[in-house]
Amino acid sequence: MGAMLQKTYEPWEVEEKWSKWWVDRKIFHSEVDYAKKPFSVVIPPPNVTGSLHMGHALNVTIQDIVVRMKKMQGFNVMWLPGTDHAGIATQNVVERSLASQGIDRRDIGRDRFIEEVWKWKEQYGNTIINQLKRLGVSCDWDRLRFTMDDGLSRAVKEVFVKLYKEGLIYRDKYIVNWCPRCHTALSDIEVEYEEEDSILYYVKYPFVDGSGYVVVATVRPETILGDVAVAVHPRDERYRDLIGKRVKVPLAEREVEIIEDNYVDPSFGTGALKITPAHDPNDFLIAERHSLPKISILTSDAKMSAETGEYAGLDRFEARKVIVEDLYNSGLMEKEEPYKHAVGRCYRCKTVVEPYLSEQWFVKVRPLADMAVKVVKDEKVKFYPEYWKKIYYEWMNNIRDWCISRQIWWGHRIPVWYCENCGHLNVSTEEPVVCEKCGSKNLRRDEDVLDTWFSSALWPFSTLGWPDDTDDLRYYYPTSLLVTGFDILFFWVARMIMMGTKFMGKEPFRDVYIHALVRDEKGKKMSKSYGNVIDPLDMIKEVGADALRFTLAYLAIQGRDIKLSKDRIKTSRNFMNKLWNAARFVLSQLERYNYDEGGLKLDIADRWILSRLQKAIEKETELFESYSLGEAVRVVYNFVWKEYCDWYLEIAKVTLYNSDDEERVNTVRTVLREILKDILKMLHPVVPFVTEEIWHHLETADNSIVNERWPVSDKNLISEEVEEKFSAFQEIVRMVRNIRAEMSVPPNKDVSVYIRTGEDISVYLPYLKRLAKIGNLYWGEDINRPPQSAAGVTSSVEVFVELKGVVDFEKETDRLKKSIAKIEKELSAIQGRLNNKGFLENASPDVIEEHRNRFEELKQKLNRLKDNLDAINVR
RNA sequence: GGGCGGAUAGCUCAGUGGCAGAGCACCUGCCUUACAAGCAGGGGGUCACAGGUUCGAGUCCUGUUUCGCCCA
Repeated sequence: MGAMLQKTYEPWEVEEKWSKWWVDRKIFHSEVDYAKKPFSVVIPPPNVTGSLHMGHALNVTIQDIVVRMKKMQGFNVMWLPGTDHAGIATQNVVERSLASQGIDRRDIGRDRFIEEVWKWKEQYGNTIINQLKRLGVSCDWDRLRFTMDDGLSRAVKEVFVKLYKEGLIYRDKYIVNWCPRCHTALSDIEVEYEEEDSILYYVKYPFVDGSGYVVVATVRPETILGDVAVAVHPRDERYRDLIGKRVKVPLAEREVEIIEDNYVDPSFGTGALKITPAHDPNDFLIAERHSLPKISILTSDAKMSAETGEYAGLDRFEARKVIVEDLYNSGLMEKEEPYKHAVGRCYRCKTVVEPYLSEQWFVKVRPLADMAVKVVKDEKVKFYPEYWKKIYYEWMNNIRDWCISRQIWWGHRIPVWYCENCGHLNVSTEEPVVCEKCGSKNLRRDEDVLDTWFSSALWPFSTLGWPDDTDDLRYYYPTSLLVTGFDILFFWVARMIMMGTKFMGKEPFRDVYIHALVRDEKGKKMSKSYGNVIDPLDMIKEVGADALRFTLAYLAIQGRDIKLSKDRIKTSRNFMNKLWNAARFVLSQLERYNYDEGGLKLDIADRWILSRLQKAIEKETELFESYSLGEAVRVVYNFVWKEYCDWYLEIAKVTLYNSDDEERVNTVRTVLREILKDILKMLHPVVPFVTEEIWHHLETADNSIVNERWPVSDKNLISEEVEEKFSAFQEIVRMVRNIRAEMSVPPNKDVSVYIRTGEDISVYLPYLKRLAKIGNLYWGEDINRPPQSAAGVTSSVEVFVELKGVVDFEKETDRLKKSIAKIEKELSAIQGRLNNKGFLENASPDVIEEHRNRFEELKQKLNRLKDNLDAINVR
């Protein structure tokens, strides 16, 4: 039995202890065991540069709840942790750290730089892992993986080579999203668009023949220098005659043609569109259709290129100003007007992204996407909530080829060697000695690395040993569940489904639980660069990891947004304290505990709480299994606080403090203890620390609650009859309390109460006395109403509270009238339904029966109240 | 422009056709030996609006308003 517990629960004293205890004992380690059913989960690997934010906290809390419950249910649970090498982000971090020492990565060269990154990873890469441990997550830490591990790198090469050999990877000069700061291509989904205030410039393009001009609207006048045509819609009446005419590109020594193309939106601007193929993806496609040249006017730094003559070297935004001025000066600017448009920014550094023409590697996604759609259509993969399926299809059906090359150093280098002699591409998992085509030794490896998501797409099987055929793969794959935020549904989930289906022949996971994003009060995603982050570690310091986890679980019901409020977290902390104190009470009672196996003598209250417990267990399990975590948590919260604490504990005191019946006393102690144990188990997946702590006070053996069995609802202990009787009792208690409060009876004063009832209520008389603070209690069928009293009716009894000398008849009249009005309102609604022929014909018999019962009940209540009101008025 | 989601108590939100809920906040009274991070009692609602389906709609359908998200 544990030592004395403190009055207030102090999480910091126990959380670190258990966190370390679990890890040291390898309590979450899993080994292949074909005799047991596996339940496997891979963690969405956080960036190795990262530190824990609310999004992670929510994500891993959800996983941990499910994983811990499954473990208690007897599954062989394996939760694989790890981190992601996060190419661009990590390179940025290390570059900055080198810069602070005055070192530029180009000075030290690629190999030295990579060494520096590894050094950095060794030093700081475990930050987030340690933070996860602090949160209490039950990962199998022996299986920690990193996307740049040797094994995972081998998987990446294998996949690249296979896809290339199948023609699903190709190299092409194409317009891509270019981040001029990170100096690399980005895939479409790595660009974040936001509406920004801008200016729409109306620029005159003079006809070469001097017969006037055509006006073109643009938000990017600096790209005029790269114009190769002006396009209009073929059915646009205003311009039909101009098609084929030649115009002079403003500020450039170039003449271009006016062409027609269906893409042009006649309602935008003037309906005439400048075509700049090297700097706009749509213009690029138009140029392809019309065989137009593509002129790059920007360098990779987003400075004006040599093509731009006098503007060369200017930054793109600087150039815009100068060019606008020059257009005014040369009379070619007609007007400007304010305009809102979507500006794309790099998701890593928020720099404005530039559509940029360059040589890149692509995955031909269509065939993979078709497979990935099929496994979802066939319900091999299920989304929770289900509506994400629609959004998934929508995206998969409009998917474009995936640009996988990145012009950075940190990452999986593309396994392609160019033969400098014959130009052949040697694509191989091992470095070739000679060109496989011409035998030359003059080989040059591709400089680019792969998109980080390329390696994380393989995560569910590369971490289990693929491409080798391992026991782990056979046993744990497909994994059981993936939990992730919807923001990376496309970055990651869709690509894992593609790659898993392609290379394993099976979907990578069965269930996908997609949770909300934790946002700030303005609905913005929490992110460091916005500075709107609420640090979960601060929260843990303030209220403990359990309270934070409880809050997140409680909120996990919501759709897409979670707005985190301090109030909610406080509520959770209070609940932890409530649980702690309930346990404190129970433990204090167990000190004199003399438990005799056979001698249980259950009374109505014991039977009631046992019945309620079974229902709570059943409900919670059901809700957890359908991933309705928030609702599940609410069920337990209400059971613990509103039923176990508010009612059962108070009732238990009557026996524990006053009874001489040793059998009864021991029965109550047993019930208190057994229910507390089940409560701890039911709460353990959500709040592992406090439950583990209390568990060790309850149990003498040094067993972790982690390894306990999940409670199973015992139908034999459920009794509707007991519950009904008990709720009648509760109603009487509430009635008396209500009268006491409204008639201003001092709380410490015993009152005399008369109960008129035909039923035998002796079983709970002692409880009634204590809970309603009753001195003398008289009951029976022929009880007379004492002259100086307040009356109340429940569905089964009439209650009179004697108020000698203090009864305020005016107050009492008001009170009764209020009750009468309330009941009359409800009664008329029910009567209306019962008088309705349609209702009687169509409603289910159960519902009609219910209404009839309710009607009778209310009618009786009403009559009694009216009688009591009359009794007052007569005097 | 297309798609999706939300609108319920002062606030944050639950509620899949049958008696409108929780937490916080508010009002009243209590330091009653598990817990003032608590206990007891109470007030507070045209479930955004308009139609429709139904015996019956917060819940299903249509439209409107409005907020948010995703995609172009």
